[in-house]
Amino acid sequence: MLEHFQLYLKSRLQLTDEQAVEATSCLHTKVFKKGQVILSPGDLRSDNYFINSGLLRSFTIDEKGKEHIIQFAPENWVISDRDSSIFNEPSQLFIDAIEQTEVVIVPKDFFSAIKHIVPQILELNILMLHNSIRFMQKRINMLLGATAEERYLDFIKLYPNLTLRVPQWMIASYLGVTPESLSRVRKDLAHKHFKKA
Amino acid sequence: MLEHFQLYLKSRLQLTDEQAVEATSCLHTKVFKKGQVILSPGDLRSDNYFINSGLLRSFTIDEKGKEHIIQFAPENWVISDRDSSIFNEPSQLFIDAIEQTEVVIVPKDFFSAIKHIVPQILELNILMLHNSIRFMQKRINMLLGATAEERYLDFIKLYPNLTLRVPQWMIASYLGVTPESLSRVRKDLAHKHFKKA
DNA sequence: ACCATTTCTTAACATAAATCAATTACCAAC
DNA sequence: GTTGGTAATTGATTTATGTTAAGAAATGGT
Repeated sequence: MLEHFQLYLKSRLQLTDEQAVEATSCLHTKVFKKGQVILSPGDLRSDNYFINSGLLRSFTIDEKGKEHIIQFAPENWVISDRDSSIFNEPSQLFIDAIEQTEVVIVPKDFFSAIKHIVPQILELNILMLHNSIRFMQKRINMLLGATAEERYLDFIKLYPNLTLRVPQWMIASYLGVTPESLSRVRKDLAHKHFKKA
Repeated sequence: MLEHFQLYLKSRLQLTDEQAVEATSCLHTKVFKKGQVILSPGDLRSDNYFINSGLLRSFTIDEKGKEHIIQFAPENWVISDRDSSIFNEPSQLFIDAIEQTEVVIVPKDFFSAIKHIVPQILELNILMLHNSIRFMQKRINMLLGATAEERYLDFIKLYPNLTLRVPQWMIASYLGVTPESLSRVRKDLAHKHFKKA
């Protein structure tokens, strides 16, 4: 079960098989079944989840009972509530499983702990975090100005395979529009394409 | 000029004065005057800016000519275009100075370079990045569901002193609403408070 | 194969916010 | 002071999106 994560590490670091095995020797995997709630607001847990297979999401529920999807996490992504997993504060998010999902449980201090086995690991971690920030800034930029249609087009371009795996109402929630609006957008787009062809 | 940055480091790490001086010995500061444009889309520069004093912002301009403010960076914050400064790709952002601002120019590989002087520096960097992500997620959550009024109230609570230093139309741009809307929101809020008192 | 549940679509209507346009307030420079 | 330019306010109007509600389509469990 850890082979996937080892492969992931080897794909971005010069790493021998032995190093990869040793570095991950203290890790465990876990399987969540579809629909399972993994974390709820108020929880305190220091785990981050690396996705071997499947699909998780993090989201909030506001006072009106509406869900807002913060992140989708498919294969090779990491998901966590940082309030809880990094800063030891009560979680603000839900995390649940959109599909049956196998994760590697990565404790908060994993990267520090293996830095003597894999010296470049902290730099890799930093690079990955910068990359996350970069993508979140693009998303913020989109949310600041784009119409529902622009948001949707951007989404399917950026995450074509998520578009197929995730129910539409969740995509709507990720984009900050209602499912009804997204449905209309799709209708319009289909119409436009029809007219063009 | 580097004392401010050294103090910043010492405030979050066990660090002797000598270490702080040695670690920052290769750094330089720079002053930007109010209104000066520091980075434009397409630029390639590997600098990150730590703010000693003053206030910078990063923003985009869309096809309609509208500005979208991605980030404000007051004292002790770091600002950069990651596309350019971390990933060597052309910048997507503008960065300019809202006030006269003194920065420490922090090259991309600064933290790695001083890790032998300050061994905990990479962990600190990681913690700071997680913190950024956490705040960006809160902002995304806000943009996904909140009304103009909720966004504004959240902003003044989170950044009371920015509220005073930044022109309203920039706050509007940061919140993803028009200046006109923000003005109306403020009018309503003033009215509500008046009725209460 | 069937039924129950969830998801998606469609339409009529309501509303928050954008747009357009004009006025006022606020400055910095001269 | 007067001027010119930027910023903020206000009002009238439009528009995109939300809301409500209903029915159709798809999905999943037994």
